[in-house]
Amino acid sequence: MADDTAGKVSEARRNAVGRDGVLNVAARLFREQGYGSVSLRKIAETAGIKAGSIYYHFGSKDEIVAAVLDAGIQVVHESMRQAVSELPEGTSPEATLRAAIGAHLRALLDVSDYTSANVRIFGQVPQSVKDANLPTRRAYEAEWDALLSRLQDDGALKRDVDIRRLRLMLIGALNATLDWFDPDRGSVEALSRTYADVFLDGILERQDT
Amino acid sequence: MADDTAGKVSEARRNAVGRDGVLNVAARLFREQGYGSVSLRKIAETAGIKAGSIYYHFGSKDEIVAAVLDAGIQVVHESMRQAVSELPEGTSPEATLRAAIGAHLRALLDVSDYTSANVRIFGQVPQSVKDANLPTRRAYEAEWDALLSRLQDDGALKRDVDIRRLRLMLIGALNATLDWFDPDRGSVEALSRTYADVFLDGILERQDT
DNA sequence: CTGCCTAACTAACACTTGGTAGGTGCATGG
DNA sequence: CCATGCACCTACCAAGTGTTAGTTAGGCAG
Repeated sequence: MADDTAGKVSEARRNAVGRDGVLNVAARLFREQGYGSVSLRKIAETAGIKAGSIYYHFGSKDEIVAAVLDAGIQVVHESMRQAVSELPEGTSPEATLRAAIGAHLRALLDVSDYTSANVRIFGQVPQSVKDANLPTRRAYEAEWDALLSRLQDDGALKRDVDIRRLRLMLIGALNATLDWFDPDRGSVEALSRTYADVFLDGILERQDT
Repeated sequence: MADDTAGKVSEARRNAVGRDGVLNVAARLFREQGYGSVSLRKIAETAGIKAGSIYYHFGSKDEIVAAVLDAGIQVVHESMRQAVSELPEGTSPEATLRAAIGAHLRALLDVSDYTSANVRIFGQVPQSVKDANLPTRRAYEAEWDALLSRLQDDGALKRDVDIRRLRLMLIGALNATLDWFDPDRGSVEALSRTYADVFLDGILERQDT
């Protein structure tokens, strides 16, 4: 954006794998094989680099996995927040929840190796790495809790459901799709609709007058 | 049961760790740390044995993890089948589904390290091991599909829901509890009821006459 | 007592792991 | 044209990996 002497940023620099290149590969491999089964050499080789070179960009394996974990949450969080904030004023509570569910599933299944890697490997990572990821995680959870509370206050959700538990159920159920979702068997949109259908008719207050 | 010369089966034999001892430890460690992060030496040490000794009972690491995986499914399968078959005749479809959900959650969260290990590590294990576990897995899935189909034929479930997808959603949602369920914050029974409540009111045909 | 059994043991193998130290090519700013 | 520094390289280390081979201690049937 700043230097456009000839539109070329130098071939060597362009071919560089770089920090982001390593991170992208790491996220994909972690998602596919789990934390403990992915070595730095595997990451390096896949990225087209030698193992030692990784230490130019990162101080340790833990630093890599921590970066992947954080990015994963940030991507869904941003996706979900944006989807909800983009809705026209006066959107129904039901449609709002549908939008949030759709955004979460899209980030998980369509968009981001980081988000899917996070879901897959969080449970396998050393405690210190988990702790480092917690604040980011809590922020996303808080976003959901705020949304659900708002819907509950509006009278759209049953008053006796516990928000925290509902959020855990909902996000857990959505994340579980990662284990079996196959884009060849149906779109994310359709899946998203099905999930919303099932959850809403169990969550929404019955209007049986 | 057969030899009771003095009620003692010989101290040496009683102190033996044995195949089951190794398997129990392996299941627990796999569940806690994932497949790739658990070495045979870690298993051996935890079991109170030396690494090489494991090869008296198992031919390879893959053989161990395959045994854990199979046992994991067999435990839930048996738990679920029994719970359903024990119901008195004429039990309502709703109560039947509640019983199946309860049995699955109990096996996963209360009873078995094997079942929880299966859920946690299946995605991280080499393809050949996955393949070996598939038949056992499919049998359990078929049990669920049969149950759900029966309920649908009875008119208890909406006719437009796809059984396969419903099963994937349901089991996925239940398995996800493994990541956050804390027995100090609520019983498995209560959790089971909540899940059934949410799912049923979205699944059961509306009786709004 | 003999001979076989089980369930371990020790020691080593070839290889992989995360991590470190120092060197190289090359585009760029001065 | 030269010094700077980025992005990578080679070469190595100690520790840990799955796995194998040979050995041993104790129990049990004949």
